Amino acid sequence: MEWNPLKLENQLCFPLYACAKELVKKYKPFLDELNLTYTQYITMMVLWEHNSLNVKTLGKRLYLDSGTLTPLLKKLENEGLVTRTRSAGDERELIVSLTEKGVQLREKASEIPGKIGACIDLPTEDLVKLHEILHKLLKQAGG
Amino acid sequence: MEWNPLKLENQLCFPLYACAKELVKKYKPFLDELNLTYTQYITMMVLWEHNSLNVKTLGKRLYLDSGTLTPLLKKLENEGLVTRTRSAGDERELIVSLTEKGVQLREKASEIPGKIGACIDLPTEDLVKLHEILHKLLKQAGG
DNA sequence: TTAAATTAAATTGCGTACAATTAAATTGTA
DNA sequence: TACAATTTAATTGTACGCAATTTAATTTAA
Repeated sequence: MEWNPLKLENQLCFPLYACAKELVKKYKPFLDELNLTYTQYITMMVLWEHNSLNVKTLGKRLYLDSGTLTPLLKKLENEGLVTRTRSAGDERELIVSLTEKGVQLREKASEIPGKIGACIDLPTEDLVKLHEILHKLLKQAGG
Repeated sequence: MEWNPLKLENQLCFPLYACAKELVKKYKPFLDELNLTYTQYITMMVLWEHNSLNVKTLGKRLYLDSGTLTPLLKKLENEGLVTRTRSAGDERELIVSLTEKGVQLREKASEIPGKIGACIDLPTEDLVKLHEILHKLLKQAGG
């Protein structure tokens, strides 16, 4: 039995890439109810934790750059979920903050992780291990 | 210590999504040499295994639909790496086949998995476990 | 202290991704 | 046989995702 390193099945990246996409798809019906895309959802998640951050910090947390975030944040601003204001201390920085409406959306969103969890049928042991390895990988590969 | 289910760090999907993106980025310098994007690369990988398939089968393997594949395959056709012809038996099917140039590209590509592997510093045990769990997850979540 | 270097966001351009729809070919069935 | 249902790609429209460049503000250093 020969190991073919160019076989899709033998890659590390491909199952990661495919799993991520399939899992993101599972969020869609739930996120549709909040009128959010997945990327908007994780952005809101960071804001629900921190209330107010600049684009750079937000981007570091999300592994996204301003090319992705700028239009996305303008969208969220149009929806009335966040405000975008320049920092008083440093005009280069754009501060993104939750509005009252943005804060309130958190309650509806809080049901989502449980609903997603119910879709995934893996032993807890695997879930914990997966978490652990992914964070290890992200620490060295990311950034 | 309270478990916050809306914390980014506590999600399963987010590290998967972020890891996949970061890992795909690592391919870029190597793929640039072949003038391929990551999606084009995995498409070629399936073709190097099977030589000739229709779009539906290709899409099933790659977890991609015709909306993504149609323009991508036209690009590969323009580059002279594949041909696109309707099936004689069933005109609905489009058969994608490697050209000689497409076949030859495999040799250059064969160095990539090793180069990527060298970038990832995880114990073999973790790599094997990650593989195993991801395939398990893909089997139930994918499709 | 001002000119060069750096930093932060925005912009541009290209390539995915995918839902929804359309168009054409084939299959199933009355 | 004919017509409805199904199947396969292509198309359309929206939203990322990122490299590369640009613009404006700030910091560094000569």
